[in-house]
Amino acid sequence: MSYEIPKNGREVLKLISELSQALRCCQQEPVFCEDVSFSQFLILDTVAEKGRLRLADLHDILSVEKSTTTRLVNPLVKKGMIVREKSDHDFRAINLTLTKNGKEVHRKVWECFSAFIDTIAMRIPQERTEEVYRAVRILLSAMRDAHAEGQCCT
Amino acid sequence: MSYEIPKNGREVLKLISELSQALRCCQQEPVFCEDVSFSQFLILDTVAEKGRLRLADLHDILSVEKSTTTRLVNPLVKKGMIVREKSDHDFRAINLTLTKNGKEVHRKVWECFSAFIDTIAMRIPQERTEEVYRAVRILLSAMRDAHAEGQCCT
DNA sequence: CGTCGTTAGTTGTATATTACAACCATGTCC
DNA sequence: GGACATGGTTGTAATATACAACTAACGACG
Repeated sequence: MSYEIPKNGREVLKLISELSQALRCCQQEPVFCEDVSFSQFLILDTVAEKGRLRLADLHDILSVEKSTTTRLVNPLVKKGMIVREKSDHDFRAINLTLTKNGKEVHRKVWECFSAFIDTIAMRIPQERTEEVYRAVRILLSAMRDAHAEGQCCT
Repeated sequence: MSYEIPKNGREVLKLISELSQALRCCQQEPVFCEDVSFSQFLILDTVAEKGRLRLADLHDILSVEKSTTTRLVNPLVKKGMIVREKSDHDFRAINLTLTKNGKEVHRKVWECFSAFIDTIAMRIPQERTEEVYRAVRILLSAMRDAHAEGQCCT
């Protein structure tokens, strides 16, 4: 090649590319566990954590367009894991809560997901776990900032 | 919640979820720069790096199904950035090389991508850069191994 | 109390990514 | 030569996702 590719650059490129490959397994496995996809599990878990969640907040949490949120939540409602109820204060807004069934599924998926996490954790030297998480988080926020500055994806 | 969610678990879940959000910007921006998508750039770069690349090798590099490889390469051929030539040794196999135009685009996209990387790099404390990359790589291979063991995406 | 602009959510439409299966051509091994 | 494997392509289908257009409800201001 006659032109200069920053050595560091290709390293980052590879990193990003490998990351997106590694994550593909979670992101787009149609069924992650217990008949829910990974995104759906994410929603389930967020609602479980907060107890009650406005759909509008989910846009930000998942950082997707609002129409996408609707469509991600729909199947969970259909399967009876989540109920949507109109907010008392704002009749446009919708609150999400877990049904009994939803809680049950949430618990089961966690069991299954824990196995995955444990396997990951097992492969990271015990004493470096914290360090690894911290480092990833640094990269993450660097990428987010860069993105916010419009440097990627013009 | 009445059941136990491993504290560490939710941390990893959040990490994975944030990672896939952060990467979405690259992965699925239809046009990354110079009218090529991120995946296409990846292909361009791989071919540029090796000089000549068998399509079959690309399956592994991108870790996608072979039909997907075909379809990812197609637009690059149509746009005259890549040529496919039958291998001399094996008439089934196809080799990819960059055209002059392809090299030119590759260079330009690198310029544009470098800006992104630089912005990222700028946000990581200089002295920790190496450490961060190493840590991400550790997580990465842990995830890959876990996946290979079939712990995720049963 | 209307009107206008804003916000929450849904639906229509379109695109990209991707896998799987079926298929063809070629290679390899016995 | 025939059986099986490998490299590629195409058909089909599912998912993820965005944008635009729309409805309903809210809020503020005259």
